[in-house]
Amino acid sequence: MLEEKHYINSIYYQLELTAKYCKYLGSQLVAKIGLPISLDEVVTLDTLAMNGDMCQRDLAKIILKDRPSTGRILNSLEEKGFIIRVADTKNNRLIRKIILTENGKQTLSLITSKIKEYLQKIPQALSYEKIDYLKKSVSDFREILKQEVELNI
Amino acid sequence: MLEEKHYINSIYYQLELTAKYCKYLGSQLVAKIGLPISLDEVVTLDTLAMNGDMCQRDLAKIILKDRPSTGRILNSLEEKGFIIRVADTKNNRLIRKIILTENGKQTLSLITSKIKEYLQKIPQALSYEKIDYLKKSVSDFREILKQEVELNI
DNA sequence: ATATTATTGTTGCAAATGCAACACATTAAT
DNA sequence: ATTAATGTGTTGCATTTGCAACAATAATAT
Repeated sequence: MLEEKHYINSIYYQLELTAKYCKYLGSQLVAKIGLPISLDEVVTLDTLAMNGDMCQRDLAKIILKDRPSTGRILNSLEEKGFIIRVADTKNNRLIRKIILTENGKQTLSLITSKIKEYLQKIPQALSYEKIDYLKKSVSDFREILKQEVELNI
Repeated sequence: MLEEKHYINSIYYQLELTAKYCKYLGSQLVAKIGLPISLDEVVTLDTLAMNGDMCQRDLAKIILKDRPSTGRILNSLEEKGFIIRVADTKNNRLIRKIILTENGKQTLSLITSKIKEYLQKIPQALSYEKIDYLKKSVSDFREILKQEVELNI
């Protein structure tokens, strides 16, 4: 366990480093294929599409942004007509429920295929099975971390 | 491959999400054990300890910060006496070579054991072998990404 | 020779981010 | 009944971050 003498060799830092490359790849992707919205906004639409309508704070907890940032992203998406926000209640609390519009769904679908096309050009030095296993391991690992960190969102 | 219809299910986004939790854990760690320097500064010292003395730009490429940010971190570390910067040349270019001081080495060693102690308290729901394999997969994956993204550092 | 390009590091500004404080409503406690 | 605590969302500010431009020097090209 020699490597444990260095924090930078820990799984935590290794994940952070790798995620930075993912972020760079994302910026490069947006720049090259010219999306009409930011990648954060894509993620937001995608999260709504997968999980259904929800309030802002629940969304914030899923995409791991603070409430102000989440609000700003939603403002931008609403201006563009990709979502609407309607007053609703949840446990007797007044919330602003976010709803994907048809336009939003169609745009997301279009963007998703563009992204997919771009990403498929990246050489897969890891096999599909290995990537799949990696995805699952990362996901399992994240579940453990979830229990350790307090979010304050 | 149903999940490939969503960008948020891609390995890229999954890694980003997980890394965010790692970052939260890092902030929590710093807050609780009270380090004398930021985690970015710890990473910088650790990188120097592992790779030996180097110039600022090479360091920036390793820790994945832009040049101004790297410079600022080094200013802070130099003020505290953990590094010194000496004029040197590399390929006939004038560079500022960063050198870890004895004080820096000792402090890093102290911090590292504190961090290790803190991290060991986290329940290892994944076995040591699985973490090790995960670390290797993540590292392999990062190497592929390195070839795809242009860094501009 | 002169101009162009490349490398290293700094400065300064604009954009993004995080966070505390507020507003408002509801539930729980004393 | 009053107070305190919790949940939701917004505003405003301070910090961080990223990025372009600059300075200085050296290699390369024309």
